[in-house]
Amino acid sequence: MNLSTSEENYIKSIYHLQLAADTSAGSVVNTNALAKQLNTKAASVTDMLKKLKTKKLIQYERYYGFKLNEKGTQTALSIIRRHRLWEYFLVSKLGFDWDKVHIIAEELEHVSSMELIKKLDTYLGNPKIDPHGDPIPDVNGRLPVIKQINLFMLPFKKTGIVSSVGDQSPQMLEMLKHYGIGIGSQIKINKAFDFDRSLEIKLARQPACIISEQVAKNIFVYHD
Amino acid sequence: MNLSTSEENYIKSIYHLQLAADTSAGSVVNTNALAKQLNTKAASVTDMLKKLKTKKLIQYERYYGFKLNEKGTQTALSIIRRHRLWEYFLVSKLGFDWDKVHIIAEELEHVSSMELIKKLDTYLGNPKIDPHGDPIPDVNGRLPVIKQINLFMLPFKKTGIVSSVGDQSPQMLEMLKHYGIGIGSQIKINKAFDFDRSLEIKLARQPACIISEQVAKNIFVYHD
DNA sequence: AAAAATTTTTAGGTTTGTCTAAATTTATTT
DNA sequence: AAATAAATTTAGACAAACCTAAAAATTTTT
Repeated sequence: MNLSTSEENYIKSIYHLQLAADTSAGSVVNTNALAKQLNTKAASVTDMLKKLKTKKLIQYERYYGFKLNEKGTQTALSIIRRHRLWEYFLVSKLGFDWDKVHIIAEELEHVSSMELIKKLDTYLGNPKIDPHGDPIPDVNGRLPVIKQINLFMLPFKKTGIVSSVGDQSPQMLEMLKHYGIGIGSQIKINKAFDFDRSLEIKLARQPACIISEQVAKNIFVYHD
Repeated sequence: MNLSTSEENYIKSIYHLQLAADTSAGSVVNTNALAKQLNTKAASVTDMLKKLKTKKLIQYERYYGFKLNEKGTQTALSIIRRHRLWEYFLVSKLGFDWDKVHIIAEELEHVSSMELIKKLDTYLGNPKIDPHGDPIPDVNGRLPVIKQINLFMLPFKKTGIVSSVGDQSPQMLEMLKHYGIGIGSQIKINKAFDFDRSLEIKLARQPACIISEQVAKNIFVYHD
């Protein structure tokens, strides 16, 4: 199946919205949310939904909602695989900062050669996690399971390894960079303040600092 | 200036046609030739020519012909730079055969981040020549001058290094691959047959073989 | 220099993906 | 359960990039 860049972007966004909108429920997505995510208008979304339905990539009942079917999910995972492999390439081989690669990968992900992605994957050493700590789906669309916990769940004075961040907006990434927090950083919680739920944390080779609840909620760590 | 993929393809094709159509003359290109090259119809070409004129990338007089102006030429060179750097990447890093990379590079070349191309160039070691032996324009759009001669000009029994091939059709590349001829191959002429102007050649680590005039005309070599 | 052939352009249409504005359906208040 | 608000869809348009068919300009042939 040959998809346009636009179709691919819709599929990818639906996938991400489904994930965000509670994994357990049947999680049907709504039109406005998708329009907002894609920076477009609700009417345009409706148009595209009809098209994706005829292409048998989504389940869609007008006025009710929609979600990816199996074929759509596999398509999404293959786009996400391409995106994350390119991000990995940009950071590990070209030396980009991890907060600069998303926009470029957004373009590269639509280059559709299977052979290219296969060889790129091999070249990079079949990485499992992208520079933001997100798992890279394998050739068969399977996501590696990564055991991680929210920073709040990390016991005091125990070291965790930052594995991913929830909010990946440029604003968030800028802030993390300022704090010196990146994927792989060693992090400890010194103290939790009840007043505003902020945390005093300690990073390897850095003085202690305090982060807000809002930031902490978005940080996930490996912990044994 | 932000150009669409389609506009970029037109600019690139006009550039190549101008080169092919005798460099010395003022070389004005014609509509049908461009339509053929781009696998489209003459009417579509006319539409685009008007657009490229308003964007001040070409000189265009209806019914007369058209050619790139300075701005258009620089644009073409920057697209070609991206194309050839990606081809170099695909062959040298990902291990593609040199006859498989053109189509993929055709997609990658439209990813427009300056930063990306700058870092890619550095990563590849600022290569001057792509896997087909074509020169890679530098950041400022300057083409490195490469001293090469046609295979027919190579004296008997002197070694030349294959530097580029004229015709780069899949048919030609398939044939060269079969003969074991690639960029960088060491090649010697054993004998020239007057009857059909074919050549008996000898490649390093291979038995001698005979190539037709048509093939030989398209092979260029470095020679000191 | 006419006639014929070729090249190029115009005129009018199609598809894809977008939009605004209005209509419809569903959800929430009162 | 009516009224109001919100979400979603339809209707009708638009721009980009393409198309076919016909008209206009140019070139070649006779």
